[in-house]
Amino acid sequence: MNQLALHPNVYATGQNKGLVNILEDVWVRNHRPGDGTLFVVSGFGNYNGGVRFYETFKEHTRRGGRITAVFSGSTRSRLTSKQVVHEMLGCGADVHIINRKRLLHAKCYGALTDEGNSLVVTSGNFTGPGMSQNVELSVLLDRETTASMQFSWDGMVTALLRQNWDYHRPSLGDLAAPAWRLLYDEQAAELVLDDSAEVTMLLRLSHADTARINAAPGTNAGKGSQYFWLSKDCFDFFPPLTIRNERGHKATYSCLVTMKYMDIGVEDPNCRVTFEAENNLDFRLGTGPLRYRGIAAAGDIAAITRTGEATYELRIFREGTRQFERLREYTINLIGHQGKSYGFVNNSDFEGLTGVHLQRIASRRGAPRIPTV
DNA sequence: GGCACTGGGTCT
DNA sequence: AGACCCAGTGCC
Repeated sequence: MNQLALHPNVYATGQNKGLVNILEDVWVRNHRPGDGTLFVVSGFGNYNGGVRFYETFKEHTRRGGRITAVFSGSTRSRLTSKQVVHEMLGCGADVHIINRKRLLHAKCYGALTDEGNSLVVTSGNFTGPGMSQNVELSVLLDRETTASMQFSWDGMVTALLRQNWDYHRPSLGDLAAPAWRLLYDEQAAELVLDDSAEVTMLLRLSHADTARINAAPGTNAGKGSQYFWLSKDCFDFFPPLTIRNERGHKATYSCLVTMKYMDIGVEDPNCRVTFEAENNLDFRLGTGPLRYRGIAAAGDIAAITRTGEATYELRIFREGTRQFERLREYTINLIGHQGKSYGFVNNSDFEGLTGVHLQRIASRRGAPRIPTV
């Protein structure tokens, strides 16, 4: 069925409230791994844009399916990252990079199987922001519709690649090839956070988030990892989740950040953010230093402030305090089934609402910014 | 000891 | 089946 969504969570004609959900329709729910070809066309691309689907893609090509991806590249602008292209190639995709003074700015995704062409036309890039917190509009056209309008993926991609443009085909076999110079390193040390990404996540905690925080040492309630469970709509709040698990058989994608626990004066340079790609799709923030501290209970707000590309400050605001009441109205996204909610506020507003003083990272004038498209 | 893993649960 | 919720085990 055709459907349209203005996301995240603004308006939708169908069940799917976001672009990732719509793509799950096309690539997971209504697709058998190995069937036909999956398509990704996007002007911009970064690692977290695809992290939900890398396992899906691998299974698809392992069973004989194909994947065609087309991204924009440039030596001057940060359009598509080396990390996402590397991962897509590892998934078995054919990746085409278009280097053009006026960039390919189209975004569409879909699948071609014996049953027809599914097409998602969207403003959302294949990036964390495009898939998460940017306001984007997406339309899914089903196989009947694409047939009636005589759309075919083969026709469009053939026409796209037939243009007299500067095309490159990066490969894992030659990482020094010119194609890779059209891609940027999203983990480069000199990249600094864009102003618009200097935001604070406000998360109302639930029982599972705080059980270990309130456990008595030595009891069963304190066993296991201390996490905050996050919404998957928050991929763009964290650095690229490029670290793969080493033991275990279920794929996870994680990254390490520096977390400053302002309430207890602890700084953890190895705070792990994990996407459990093959275990319930959990998205978890490891907060081990809070164990046994008793400083947060269900209902309280955890404020997680991004002060740099991989540096955060965490503060707990207890329910009932004046600061809590001011912050609560920002936790507008209702998730889960235990009353959890979350939201974002920009860092200056957060300082005004709470009176806290953030330890800002001095951002160098003219330093290259992390794209937020 | 702590946390990467595991594998369920529950509601929608 | 998705998306948070939950309670550990056992490896490092």
